[in-house]
Amino acid sequence: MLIQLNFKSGLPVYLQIVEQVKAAIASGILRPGESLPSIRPLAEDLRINRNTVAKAYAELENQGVIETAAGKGSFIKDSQTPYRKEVRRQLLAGAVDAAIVQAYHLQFTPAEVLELVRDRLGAFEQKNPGHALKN
Amino acid sequence: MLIQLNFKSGLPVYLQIVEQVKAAIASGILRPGESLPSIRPLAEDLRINRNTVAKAYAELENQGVIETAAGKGSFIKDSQTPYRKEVRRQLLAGAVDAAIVQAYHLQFTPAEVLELVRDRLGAFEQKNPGHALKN
DNA sequence: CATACTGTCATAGCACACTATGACAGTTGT
DNA sequence: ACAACTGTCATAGTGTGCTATGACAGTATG
Repeated sequence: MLIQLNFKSGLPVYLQIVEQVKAAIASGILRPGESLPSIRPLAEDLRINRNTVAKAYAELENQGVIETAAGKGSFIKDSQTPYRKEVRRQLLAGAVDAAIVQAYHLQFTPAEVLELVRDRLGAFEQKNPGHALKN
Repeated sequence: MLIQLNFKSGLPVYLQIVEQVKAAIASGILRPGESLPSIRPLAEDLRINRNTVAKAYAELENQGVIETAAGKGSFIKDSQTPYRKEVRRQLLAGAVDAAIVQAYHLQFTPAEVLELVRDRLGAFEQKNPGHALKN
C-alpha cells in the first residue's frame, strides 16, 4: 500500500488518503479483512501529523469502507454500502457530472465520452476480476 | 464559457475556476485575445465573493495563462495552444476513473454505470443545447 | 468632464486543514 | 501484571480559503 501525497494540489491531505485507500480497495490491492497501516507509523512515514491520518481513517469508517477498533487497528470491511439505491445513484451522479463537465471543456462528444467510459470500465474489470463491478 | 463549482469536493473554489478556464483554453473554446467574464458579474453569477474570482484570475495571470489590466479586463494570452487529442483524452480519463472507483464502492455494475452516464449526458445536453457536447 | 465600467488593495471575521502535544483506553504478547 | 502496541479525545496555535465591505485607480463611453 503506497500513498503519494501532493501538498500543492489544494486537496486536503486527509482526503487524498481517503481517496487512495478507496482506490486501492477498488483496484484489489487491499482486500476485505486486510489491515491498514496503523496511524502512528503511517503518519511518520508520510511525515504528517497523527491526527491527519486519524481524520482520514475516521472518514473512511464514516463512509463504511473500513472498520476500526481501539487497540486492534483498522480493517477493510466487506463492502456493503448502507445506502439505498437512490442515494447511491445520486452520489455516483456527482462524480459522473464532474467528468461530463470536464468532457465539455475538452470538447468531447457524448459518443466519445461513452466510448471512453466503456474503455475504462473494461480496463478496470480486466485488472480486478470478480468484484462488484463485474457483469 | 460554463463554469460549474463543487463546494463539497474539498478543492478550493478559486482553483476550480483556474482549472476550468485552463481546460477551456486547452480545448480551444477560449482563444487567444478573447476576453474572460469580468470579475464582478462572474462572481454574482457563481454566487461567490468578488475576491474569490479575483484570486482565480490572479493565479491565472501568475501562470501566464491570461493578461489582465485594470479598467480593461482579462484576456487570454496568445502563447496558448490547444492540447492534442491524446492529452485531452488522458485528462478526461482521470475524471472518468474517479467516477468508476466511486461506482465500485457504491456497488454499481458496469451496465448501470453506462446507463447513468447516458442519463447525465442527456440531462446536460438538454440544459445546454448547441454546445461542444452535441453529436 | 462625468458616469459606468474594469481590476486592485485593505481590513475584518469565520471556518477548517494541519500541526503539536499530552493524556487516556482497549488489545496483544510475554 | 507489564510493556508495547493499537485508536481516541482534548486543547491550542498557525495558515489559508472564503466572505463581506469599503475605497481607490485605470479605461471606455457618452
